[in-house]
Amino acid sequence: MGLATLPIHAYEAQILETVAQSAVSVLIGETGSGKTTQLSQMLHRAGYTNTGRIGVTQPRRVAAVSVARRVAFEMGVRVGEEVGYSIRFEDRTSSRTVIKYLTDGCLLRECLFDPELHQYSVIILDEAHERSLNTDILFGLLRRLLGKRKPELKVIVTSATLDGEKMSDFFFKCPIIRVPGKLFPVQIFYSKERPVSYVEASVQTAIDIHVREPPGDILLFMTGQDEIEKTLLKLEEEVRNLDEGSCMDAVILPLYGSLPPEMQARVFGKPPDNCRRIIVATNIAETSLTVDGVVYVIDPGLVKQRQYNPASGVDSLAVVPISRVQAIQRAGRAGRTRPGRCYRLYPEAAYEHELLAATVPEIQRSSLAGTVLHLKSLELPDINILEFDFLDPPSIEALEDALSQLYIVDAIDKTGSITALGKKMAELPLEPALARALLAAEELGCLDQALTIAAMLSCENIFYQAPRQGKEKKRPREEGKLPDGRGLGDHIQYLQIYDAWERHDFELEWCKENGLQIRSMKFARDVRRQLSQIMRKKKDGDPEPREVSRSRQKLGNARAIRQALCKGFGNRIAHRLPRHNAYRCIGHKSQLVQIHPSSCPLEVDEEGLLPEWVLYHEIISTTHPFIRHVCVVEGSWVEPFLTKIDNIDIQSLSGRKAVNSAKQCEDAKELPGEQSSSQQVGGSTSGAKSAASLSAARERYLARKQSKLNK
DNA sequence: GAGCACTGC
Repeated sequence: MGLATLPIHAYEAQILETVAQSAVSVLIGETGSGKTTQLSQMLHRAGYTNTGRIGVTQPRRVAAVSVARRVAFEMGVRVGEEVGYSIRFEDRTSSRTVIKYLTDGCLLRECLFDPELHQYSVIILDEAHERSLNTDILFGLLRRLLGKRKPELKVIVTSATLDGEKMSDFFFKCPIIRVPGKLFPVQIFYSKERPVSYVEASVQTAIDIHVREPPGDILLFMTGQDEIEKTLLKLEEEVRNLDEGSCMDAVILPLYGSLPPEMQARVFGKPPDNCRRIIVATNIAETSLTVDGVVYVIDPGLVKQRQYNPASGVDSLAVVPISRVQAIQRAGRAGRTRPGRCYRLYPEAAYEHELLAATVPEIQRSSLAGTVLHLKSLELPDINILEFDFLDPPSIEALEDALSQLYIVDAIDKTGSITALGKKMAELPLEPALARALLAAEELGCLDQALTIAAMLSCENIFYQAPRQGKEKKRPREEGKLPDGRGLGDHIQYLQIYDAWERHDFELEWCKENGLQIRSMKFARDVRRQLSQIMRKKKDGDPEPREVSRSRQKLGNARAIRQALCKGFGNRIAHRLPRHNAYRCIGHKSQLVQIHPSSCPLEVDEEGLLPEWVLYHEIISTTHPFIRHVCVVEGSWVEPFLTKIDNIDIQSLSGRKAVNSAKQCEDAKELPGEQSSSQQVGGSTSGAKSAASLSAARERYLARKQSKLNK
């Protein structure tokens, strides 16, 4: 294990000198430079751990764990002693720990309880070029900390790409250190034009390589599970049609996030001799997972990407062109072990002129309700959320949308200040709507059930999506075995499923038999345990890691829990069209939607019509706009929100009416029906005045709906 | 007869 062979060692003196002289430094180190494992050790040797810890953030849990293990090994210590890591559900650090690897989300959470990050003398934001939402927030927080409060703190930002200028400019034009990487050259080939079908073109390219080129595995990027399965079938057919003995054997392997771990593992095992592997993967192979042995990369230049539209509240999941940074990253996957080749299925001109230089950072593609609540809960003086220092600022619309969301769930008051409820919500590792529902459930006496639902909604893909068989359109599905949600929707079904699993002693085999993703169910259990502990600690300050007891009450029509959910999702309500099984959303710009096909069956009346009112977890636009994860609610529960939504004053929420805000506060106190942090959960709004305004709001809503229907 | 990239607290 030649440590001396890492490129970064030649730069040790330069790095230490720069760090000594500047509070912030940007280190650009391409793949294989050794920055992730060596930088922390260099600073430790130079004495930076005498005054505090060195914290190194990673965007992914596995990276934090594996890098900590590696560094502990190199330093000859055990993990959890001088070198440790901290990720959600697992803190492997001790009082002796001086080098701590942690996920960026974990550091952000530490900020909640210690905004000045007292334990650290150095913070290294690693892989900052990935621009994860959490890293971007940390950028802004650390910039404040350095500028105003903690000049002795050293911050180092590392990036694998050459956009270091931008980061340096952001951090007061700090010095940039460049360290070369250790990748082998990758020859790039472009197509003359974009193919009509990139699946077809990819298959042809893979077969060409397989027949003509020397040994080496092929990595092919596709956009999703369906597409991967289609590609696998075509590749298998083409390989079968090759003349026997004309070339070596081929094994074709899929790789995507929801693939069960034992299937993913096939990609990391040793391939049979004299056999070429063709790996068809999503973006997961771009950064998260590294496949050894890849020499050829086929890049159709596309990715499936989520984007949130703050004007409509709709998330879209669309296939879009990758950025040049992504194209370079994908090509680099061919040069890890020896010189490689990358086949881009688009023209060079498209690469130069059509692709964005860098991927739109996550912070500009996400709902910011959780982020804004987090920042508000830090209660930094002189902070105005609309003027927070972002490396790439989100749009005003996105920030205003976040403020509106927070106001509707009572996390901030009408002047934009965080409420007592909002502070409690910020401490829960949940999106604000779910945090609000959990707190409402506590008041309504159904916390136990809400914990389960929140935990189940925290993981994607509860159900295992088996690959389609042959040309079958429909996926094989376990029918009739699982509870059905009693016609009340997905939330209730999740609750029933989790309870059933618990009754089967959390057996993993039971999950398998019922077509549930073991990974997701385990995750839900961990989340539930964590949420339960936080709620208990809040209630009686009991830090013991005990779970809230599981009461065995009858579920019935689950009225209380559905009401509690409604408290968090009051602006994610859909109303059924008259005599049609389609819905119109209220809250955001009203929008026609259908219930997502993955939803469990809802109760229908004698005419086959679905329930009039449902709440939904999200609107996701794929082929159509769908509402996903729905729960039957009652019109009377929804009414208070209609008023509140109607009365939103965004100028006031965003603090732009600061001059008048004192007067408005007084007004607010006089209105009995006005929602504020002091309003009781589950309590009814009282007073003739508010009742009148409620029905007025409902009329306005109905009128609006009518006028839209008439168009 | 539909449909869901990848992370993280």
